Amino acid sequence: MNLTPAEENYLKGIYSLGVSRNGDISTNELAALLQTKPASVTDMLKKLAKKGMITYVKYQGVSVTTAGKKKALEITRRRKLWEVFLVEKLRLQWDELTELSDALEHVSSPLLLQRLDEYLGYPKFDPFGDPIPNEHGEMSENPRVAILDLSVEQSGKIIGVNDNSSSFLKYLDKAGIYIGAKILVLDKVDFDGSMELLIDNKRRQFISKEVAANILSMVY
Amino acid sequence: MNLTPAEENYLKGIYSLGVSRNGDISTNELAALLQTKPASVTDMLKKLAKKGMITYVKYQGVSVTTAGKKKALEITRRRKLWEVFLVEKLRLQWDELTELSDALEHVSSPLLLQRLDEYLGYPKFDPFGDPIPNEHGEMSENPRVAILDLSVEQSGKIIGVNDNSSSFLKYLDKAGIYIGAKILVLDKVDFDGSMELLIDNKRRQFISKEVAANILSMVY
DNA sequence: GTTTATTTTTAGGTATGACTAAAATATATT
DNA sequence: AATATATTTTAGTCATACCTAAAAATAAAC
Repeated sequence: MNLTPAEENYLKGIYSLGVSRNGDISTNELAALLQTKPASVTDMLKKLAKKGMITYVKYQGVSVTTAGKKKALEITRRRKLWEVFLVEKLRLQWDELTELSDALEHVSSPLLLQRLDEYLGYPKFDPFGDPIPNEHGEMSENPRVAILDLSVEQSGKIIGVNDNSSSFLKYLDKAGIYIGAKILVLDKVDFDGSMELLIDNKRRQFISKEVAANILSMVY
Repeated sequence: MNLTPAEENYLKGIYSLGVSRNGDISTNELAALLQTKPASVTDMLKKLAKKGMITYVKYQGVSVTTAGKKKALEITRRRKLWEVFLVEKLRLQWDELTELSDALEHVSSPLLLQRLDEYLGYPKFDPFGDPIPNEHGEMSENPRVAILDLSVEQSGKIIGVNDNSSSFLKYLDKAGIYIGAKILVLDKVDFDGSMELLIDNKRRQFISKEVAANILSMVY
């Protein structure tokens, strides 16, 4: 069953709200997430239910079906592969991705997706450190750790962030912290929890406890 | 002035019909080109005229304004850069491009475009051998020659086609003829005008006069 | 220079995806 | 349990972009 770009956006939203949750998703939640009005959400839920992507009972909330989950993972895969392309190949920065990947995630064909995946070297994680579903919707475990939890002398590779607000991402760019950067913990300051990092064996950078808690890394 | 994807498609169509022509473009022509109905064309012409992209007088045909030409060249630039990406980086074939570039040509930001251009090595021609406008809308001269006009022993590089119908492109793929291929004219048969080529110093291939007239090359 | 044929436009309708305002249902409060 | 509040749905609009069928304008034929 084929979905329009708008339908894809709703499905993706429903799925993403559903993963971190047991119960059903409410109309208001979805409206807030998708920056639209509850009435528009209701309209769309009917369409998605008719296409078999979600289970929807009036006034009772909504959840994705097996088919819907599969589709949502496919859309997510498309988006994340394009994001890897934008960052790794075109060297765009984290805060420049959203608008473009919103558009690109709806562009695909099976062949394009396969070739893009191959071209990018079958990446397992997106630029934010989140796992990319493979063709079968399976995802790798992500052994990421907040760098706050690293010890002095430990080194790692930045693979993501917890907070992807524009202001935080801009701060990171300014501080020389980017996806793929190698870091070494030079020091941890006891009284305020701040840390001193060595980035790419070159740049020394102090970061606060709060920042350290929001940057994720793979430990070597 | 910003255009919707549909408006961009119409503008591109009007512009492309206009370049090889002195007079104005007719509604029927545009409808045929865009696979739509004349009534839909009329609707859209009003919108484009209101946005200052075209000069439109009822019943009198249509032509692009200076602003419209600039916009059309920008859209063309986006499309062609994406096409180069699809062919050079993802190794898609000519007949697989149209659908994807129809979608991709509407995806862009100034930064994306600049990075894509840089990443592709500032290409001057698209996979069909047509020139790519630069940021200022300027295009290189294309010194292409039908391989029918090459002499025996002359060699060149395939840079485009005159006929980009799906059936022709599929024939070329089957014959091992693709963009970027090196060719050497081994023989020209007098009585039917057919040619024998050596492709990439490896494959020998006979092609008819008609085919040779529709393949364009750069002469070394 | 009429008449005929073609082209183009208008008028009115459809589907998508959004909206507001009002009604229906569900949840909280007392 | 009855009322008040919050949520969700319906009903009715609007804009985009398409369509068909009919009317208007232009071009061609005689």
